[in-house]
Amino acid sequence: MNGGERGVERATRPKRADARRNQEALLDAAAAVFVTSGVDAPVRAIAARAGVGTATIYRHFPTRADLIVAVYRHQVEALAEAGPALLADGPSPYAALGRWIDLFVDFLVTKHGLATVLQSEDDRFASLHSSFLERLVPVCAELLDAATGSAEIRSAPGAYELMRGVGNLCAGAGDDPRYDARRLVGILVAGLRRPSSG
Amino acid sequence: MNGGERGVERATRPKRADARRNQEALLDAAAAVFVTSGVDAPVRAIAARAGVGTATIYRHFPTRADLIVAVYRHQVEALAEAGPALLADGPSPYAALGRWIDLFVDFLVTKHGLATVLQSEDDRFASLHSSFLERLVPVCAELLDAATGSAEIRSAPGAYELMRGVGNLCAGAGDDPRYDARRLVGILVAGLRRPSSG
Amino acid sequence: MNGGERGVERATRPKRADARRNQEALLDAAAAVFVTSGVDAPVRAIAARAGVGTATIYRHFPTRADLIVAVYRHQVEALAEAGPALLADGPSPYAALGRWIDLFVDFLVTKHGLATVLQSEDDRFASLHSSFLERLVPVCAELLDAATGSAEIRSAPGAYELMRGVGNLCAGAGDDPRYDARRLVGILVAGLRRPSSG
Amino acid sequence: MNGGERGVERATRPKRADARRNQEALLDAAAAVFVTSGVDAPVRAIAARAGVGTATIYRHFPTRADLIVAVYRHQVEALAEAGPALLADGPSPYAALGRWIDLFVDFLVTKHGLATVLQSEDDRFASLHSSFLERLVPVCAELLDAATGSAEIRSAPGAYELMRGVGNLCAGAGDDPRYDARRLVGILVAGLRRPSSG
DNA sequence: AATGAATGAGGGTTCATTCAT
DNA sequence: GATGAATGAACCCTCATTCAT
Repeated sequence: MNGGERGVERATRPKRADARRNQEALLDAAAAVFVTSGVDAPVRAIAARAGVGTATIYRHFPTRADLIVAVYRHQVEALAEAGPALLADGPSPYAALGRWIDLFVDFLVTKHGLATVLQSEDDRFASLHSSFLERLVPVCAELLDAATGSAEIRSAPGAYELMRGVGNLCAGAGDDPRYDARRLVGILVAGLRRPSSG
Repeated sequence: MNGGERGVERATRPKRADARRNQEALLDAAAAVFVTSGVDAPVRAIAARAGVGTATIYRHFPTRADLIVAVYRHQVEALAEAGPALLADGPSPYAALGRWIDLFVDFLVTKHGLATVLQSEDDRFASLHSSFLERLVPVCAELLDAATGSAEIRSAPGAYELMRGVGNLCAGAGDDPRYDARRLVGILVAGLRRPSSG
Repeated sequence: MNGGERGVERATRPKRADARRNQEALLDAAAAVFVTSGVDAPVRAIAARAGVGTATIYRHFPTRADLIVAVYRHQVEALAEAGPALLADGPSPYAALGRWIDLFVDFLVTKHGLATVLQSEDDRFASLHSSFLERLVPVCAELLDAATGSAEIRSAPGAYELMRGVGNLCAGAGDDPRYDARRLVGILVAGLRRPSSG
Repeated sequence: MNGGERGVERATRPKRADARRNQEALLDAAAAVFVTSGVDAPVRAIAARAGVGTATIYRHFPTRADLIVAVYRHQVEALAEAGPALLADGPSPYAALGRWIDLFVDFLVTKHGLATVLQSEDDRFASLHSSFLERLVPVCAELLDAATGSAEIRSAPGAYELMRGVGNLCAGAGDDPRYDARRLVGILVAGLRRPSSG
């Protein structure tokens, strides 16, 4: 009565359809709550929004980082894939870098609190760093290398450092009208440029 | 109510010496705890470190912001006074700005978590913004204006924005060897520069 | 989200039996503690008595007033229903009023501190007034009206005032042998009577 | 140098003028605070109002009850003395009792929270009962006895009980427009009356 | 597999009371 | 004799996490 062949390998999916639906509801809810209350929102709030019990979240995502990773996986992947594409299409490596950083900023500023947690030293977020930064840092590094190779930029920071810097500039931006994260990032990117290029 | 003739002007502090000593112990303890646990450290931890009861902290510093302000007051003041001095002494306004930003970074990176709380939107820290930013933003603005006047920099961010940006770059720096806040700030400041000046 | 077909109508309580038992333990514990320590007893004391954690109380009864209301709900309801019954059965409206007031006194004197909190102006008990007084005042008013109609009583206080008065006479009665709340209430009710009736 | 003859009995008053002034300021302050915040007001509030340190209150009035007693001593005394006077002047013992109760009510309703603390079982207020009730109960008893003797009232409560009852009716009256303590006390006193007196 | 009730540690805050000056 | 700083127990409440159903 519990799926046909549970004898052989019960790893198959007798009711995975149900579980998957639940998981997606969870991701949607988490995404929504993250926007309004940040990625530190109480577990209860997310569970309530998804219409599930709190323990269900723990089953699917043992740690908060797991949840955050899952919520933003698609967007991180898209970002990672955009790097080579920009490099191939763009007028110059430096321009491609600039465009890519812009996309990164777009990602960060629309995720309330994500930038903050990305820079956290908290051990619980170790997997976040693994999933996000380890995926994106090489992409950024490739862009930086290309721009260095074309002599457009001078002594550059490491890709990790640059990304954390951009992340920090976007962190806690809130909606303070006196603070425009994009403008500062623009200045930072401008600061990479070889000064004599004018 | 304090004895008849308060002629010698010591009428107000018969025992304040004791209290003041205690207050200083409190400031030392808070400073120490802030370094290790950040400015959000539990009140109890600070009290324990200072060897006093928790209520003693509340007596001296009704709100957490009051305590933070007191802990860093001297350094903020020194920073504020350094601005005009650098402008007067330095080779150029832009150089003075760069130097002053360096001092600001020195201040931030040695205070664990201060940069983070400085950018907090939390209402409880309103007085922090008042005390710190309102004191420093005009100083920074003066430096920016001077650099603009000497045509050394191009379209600049507002002083508030620049300081928040620098603050963010320093926030959560931890001791990650892959992240050097000073270098990024240097790049940011470089990005202010008029590109053709090469 | 709770299984596919909720046809059998048991979909909402798979485990509520356990929770309900706990809730009742809580009500019993609260009632017991209220008797000994008054309705202002520390939450911890009630939790300890019930053998549960403090947060469990907050789950079931978000505010203290909610708990008090729950503890006494049954008795209040019985009291409310007794009014019309007494009026229908009794020899006269005034006699019914007297009997009903006796029941009210019975209720109050066995609940240590309840009378006190019922008269509290504290905003946190607003819902108490709603639940208790708003339920009972109309019943009392009906009895008063009937007695007025039968010319047994002279200028009467409002039902609210009378009930508060009775409540006050019962408040803080403790077990002082020199103070008999019932006797005083009897005198108060006698004072309502038309004097010429002798 | 410290008063003349401190050898013999040092109980004399070298600076009693100062102390007395202080004590009176304390009483005034306490009276004022009692009106606004009730007799449970924080010690600090009273000290602040009087412009003295908290410990000064403890010196003069070791317990809160001592302070309350002192604050209202004059009025209690006047009340006590009014009893025989009314009995001598009034048209009848029952009328005198009614008048005296009115005075008692006047006293209670103008002292925020006093009635409440008067009925408290709290051991800390034992001396309050001693000072106030032991002084007034005999006076009330005399009035009750006289009225009993003149056959104006029927089976009466004890003087203590009657006073506590009146006190309770006045307790927590607040400024609720739906509750008039005086009216209820009037009804209570009416209830004492011999019913056949028409 | 999902639920959501229970947990209990932990934080902020207040206030009566004591004690060194 | 007066001061007011220090104390620390006590309270309320929140939230991540576990566990019985």
